Amino acid sequence: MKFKCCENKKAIADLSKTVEFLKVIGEENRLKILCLLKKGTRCVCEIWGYFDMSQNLVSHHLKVLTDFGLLLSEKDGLKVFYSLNKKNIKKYSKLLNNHLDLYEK
Amino acid sequence: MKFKCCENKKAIADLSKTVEFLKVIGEENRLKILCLLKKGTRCVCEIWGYFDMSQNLVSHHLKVLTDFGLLLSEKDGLKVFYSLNKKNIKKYSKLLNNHLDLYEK
DNA sequence: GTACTATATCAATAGGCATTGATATACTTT
DNA sequence: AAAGTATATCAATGCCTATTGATATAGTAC
Repeated sequence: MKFKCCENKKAIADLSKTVEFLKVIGEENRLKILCLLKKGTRCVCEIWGYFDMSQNLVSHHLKVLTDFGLLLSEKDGLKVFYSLNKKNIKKYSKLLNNHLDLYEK
Repeated sequence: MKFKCCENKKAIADLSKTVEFLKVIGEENRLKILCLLKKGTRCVCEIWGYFDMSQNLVSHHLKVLTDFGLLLSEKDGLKVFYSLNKKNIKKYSKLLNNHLDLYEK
C-alpha cells in the first residue's frame, strides 16, 4: 500500500484544499445554510428568517460559502437568491472522501 | 423531499456532532496525521519525525484526535502507539456524508 | 425625488485555538 | 539511584474568525 497523502505536490495541494473545504463547512451556521439550500434556492431573507440569525451575519456566511465556490447567487430585483453549486460540492466531497476512505487500496 | 437538517432534536444533534468532527479533522496537521496512520500504527516519535513538527505539537494534536475518538493509543514501554479508530471514523464519515450527499431521496 | 426594502460592507470586539518554550511524568538502562 | 529517552502537560502568545452594530449600496414603490 502506497502512502499518498503528503508525498508529492499534488497530494499536498489536495490536502490543503481539503482542509480549506473542511474549515468552510465546519461552521455550524454555514452547515445549516447548506442543509437548507438542499431544499432548493432561497433568498437571503428566507435564510435569515429560517435560522433566526442576524441579516449581516447571514450575508457574511453566504459570502464565505460563495467565495469558496459552494454556492451560486443570482440577483432578481432587490433580492439575491442563493443555491448550491452542486458540481463543486461534489468535487470537494470526493476529495474529502479520498482522505476518509480507510479501505481503499 | 423532506428537509431533515434542523427540524428535530436528532437532526440538530447530528449537525452539531458533524461540525465538531469537521473542526477536528479540518486542521492541516491533524489531517496529515490521519493520513499517515492509514498506513498503520505509529508511535509519537515516528509521526513527529515524519512531519517535522515539534514533539509537543504532535502530542497536542494526537490528544485532540484521541479525545474525539478518532484514534486509539496503546502504551508499550516508553513508547505510545497510535492507530486509527476505524469504527468511529466510519461513523462520523457517514454522518458527514448524510449532509454532503445532495442526491439522496 | 423621497421613502422603503433587501442585501452587503465596514470597523470593532471577543473568543477560540494552534503554536512555542519550558517543564513534568514515566519508563528504561546502566 | 542516576542518567537518558519518549511522551504529556502547562503557561503564554498571537492569529484567525465569528459576531455585532452601524452604515452603505442598490433596487422598488409612491
